Amino acid sequence: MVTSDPPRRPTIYDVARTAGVSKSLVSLVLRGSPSVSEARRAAVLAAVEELGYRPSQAAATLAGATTRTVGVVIDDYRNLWFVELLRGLQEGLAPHGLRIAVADHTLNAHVEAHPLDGFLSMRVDGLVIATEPTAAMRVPEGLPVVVAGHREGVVPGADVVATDDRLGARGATEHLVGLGHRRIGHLTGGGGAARLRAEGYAAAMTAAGLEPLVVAGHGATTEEDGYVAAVRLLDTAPGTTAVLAANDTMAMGALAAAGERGLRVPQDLSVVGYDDSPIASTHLLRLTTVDSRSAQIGAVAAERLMARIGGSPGAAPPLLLAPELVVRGSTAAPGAAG
Amino acid sequence: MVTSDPPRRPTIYDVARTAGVSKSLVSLVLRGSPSVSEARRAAVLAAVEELGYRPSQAAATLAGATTRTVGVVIDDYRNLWFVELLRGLQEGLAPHGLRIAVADHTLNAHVEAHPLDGFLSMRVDGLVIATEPTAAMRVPEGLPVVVAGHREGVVPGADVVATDDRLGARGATEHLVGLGHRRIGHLTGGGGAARLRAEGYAAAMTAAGLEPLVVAGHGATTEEDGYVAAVRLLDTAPGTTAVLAANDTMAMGALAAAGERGLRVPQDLSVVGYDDSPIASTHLLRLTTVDSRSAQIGAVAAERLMARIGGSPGAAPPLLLAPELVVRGSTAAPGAAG
DNA sequence: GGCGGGTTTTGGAGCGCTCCAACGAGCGTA
DNA sequence: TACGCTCGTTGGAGCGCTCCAAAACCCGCC
Repeated sequence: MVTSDPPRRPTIYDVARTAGVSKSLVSLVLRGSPSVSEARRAAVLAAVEELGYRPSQAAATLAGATTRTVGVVIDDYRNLWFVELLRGLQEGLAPHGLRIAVADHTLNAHVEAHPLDGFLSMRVDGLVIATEPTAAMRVPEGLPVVVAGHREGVVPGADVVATDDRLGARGATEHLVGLGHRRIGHLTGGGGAARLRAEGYAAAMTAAGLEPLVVAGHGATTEEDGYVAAVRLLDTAPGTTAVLAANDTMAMGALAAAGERGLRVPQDLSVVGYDDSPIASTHLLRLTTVDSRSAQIGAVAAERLMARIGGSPGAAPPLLLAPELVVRGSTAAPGAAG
Repeated sequence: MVTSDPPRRPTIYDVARTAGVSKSLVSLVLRGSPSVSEARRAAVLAAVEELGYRPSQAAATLAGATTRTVGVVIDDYRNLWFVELLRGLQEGLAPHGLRIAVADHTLNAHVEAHPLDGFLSMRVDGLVIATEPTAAMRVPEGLPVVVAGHREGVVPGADVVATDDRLGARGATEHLVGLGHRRIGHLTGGGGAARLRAEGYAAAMTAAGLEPLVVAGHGATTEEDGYVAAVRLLDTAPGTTAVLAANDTMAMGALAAAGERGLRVPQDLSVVGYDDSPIASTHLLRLTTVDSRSAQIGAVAAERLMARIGGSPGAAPPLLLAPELVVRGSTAAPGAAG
């Protein structure tokens, strides 16, 4: 006689019983072992279906050597550059059966000391740090780690895959110089990437015999910072005909500042962003920008991760991809006809 | 004699040994039990620090009844409305010691059948579905589930927390009518939310004795769709003085289309978005929009989740929050002086 | 019909933790 | 001095799985 049964979740034993096989065989089927007869496999799958069985990730992790998961630490969900990174990563990792877990730095800050802690507790097989690494990031040796998109702030033993920000900013600046601009300002923000971009800008300016002019907003790299920095630049250096922003979001702010002052883009003011984030290609911005090749960084990061997980002992030398200028509608020769 | 030791991760036993206590006591300390003497607590914490011990989430999950984690399923990382939702959720959940795991629908689609599967395998304590629910979403009964931001597509037994899209669109339309606009177009897209917004728009138009005019882009709700729809609208109905878009992203496209046609916003064309996403408040857009109160949806979702986790048997009735119009710079009376 | 070799299937031993019942120590009270 | 309580602490059992060595099975061939 069956009384009200407690709604316990089915385990691998339940599946084994209803399929008439051993729990080990069920495990084999679930993990796609080739050495299982077709008949048994079908029986197990049917039992799984019938019971609505879901394997317990926790038990699998505890018993097995690996979690088949890599953790990705990002800065802030609003910084869209990570989306392409994730895509590249995902495409490189999925064929190997690895999944991705994403943790946001700012959001999780309240719960745990660091999203890293969460991932380490989770026993991820690898880690991608898509944040500016800080000194506090001590990870156990032997854990494959790739720092993606940032060159600065060393995580010991980690691979580094990034684009050459200095080169990218230099190229963008040269693009403006090539168009005939002489008074080119740069809107900078906080962080190592912004600093490298500022250096690239300064180098290109100096090489062209021009005077660099770097302005910051409130110290970050938001749209507001871009706006404030652009306002300062346009007010203090009215002859400016072109602006290079530290990223696309700041460029958006610069566009707003230009619009307010009645400056048409690109006729009166050329604006260049950085990152080629999704907003850059909108009809509204048509932003000339620098493709930081996030998807490819993700792909290479995936490769590095796989190599390390596969047993490769140490980190490969840092890889700096060459960024690529994407010319859209926000740049033109100075004084170009409307 | 110690030979090269295998770099095994320290376990709770290692901590217990170096602290000179039992593993149970270590567990107690780790979980913040009040009934532990200060001396032992300090000793354990010191041992944890010394060994660099990280508790195994897997073991804790397997042994304990709960994971202290709720899963959030989102659509696409590019849809920024979820950021505020996450924040509200996080603030409501963190005090209870619950953490959040986020999975993206489109990204994970390659690895597993559905991010839900991942969460179910993970044995989350609750689930927030911030996606349009589909019929395929069958979750085990007893698992607290909240559908956030969408009213349509039922998940059996789930709580529903959303804003009233119909009401919001209606209010936005009335705002435009109140400003004196008569020819107001609506840019719609795919999905239930868009349909409800279109209904609200149509209702307001009809109530005001005006003729609704609904245009779609390519069927989705991207910037491109907004652009295409706006182009169609402006070309087929040249007298249009105001546009309500199904969301902020589409509004961005509309802004671009207006700009291309030499229409100034808001003097020649008023544009209203929907969602009050981060882009709406930028200097560049200054978009009048409808605050869909994502953070509060998150907060309420957190409450519902806590109630269900706390043992409340069934779902509460669906809650429809009243959205709020956020008036910024993209709307004005028709023909207003520049 | 029995044997060797390969393939398929199985039970047992843990993984690292939480939960629980029980234990010891200290202390107030009879 | 003995007793009962409480507080702090402990060992054992078990969560659901994977891994491993060994058992069972199958086949062809002598």
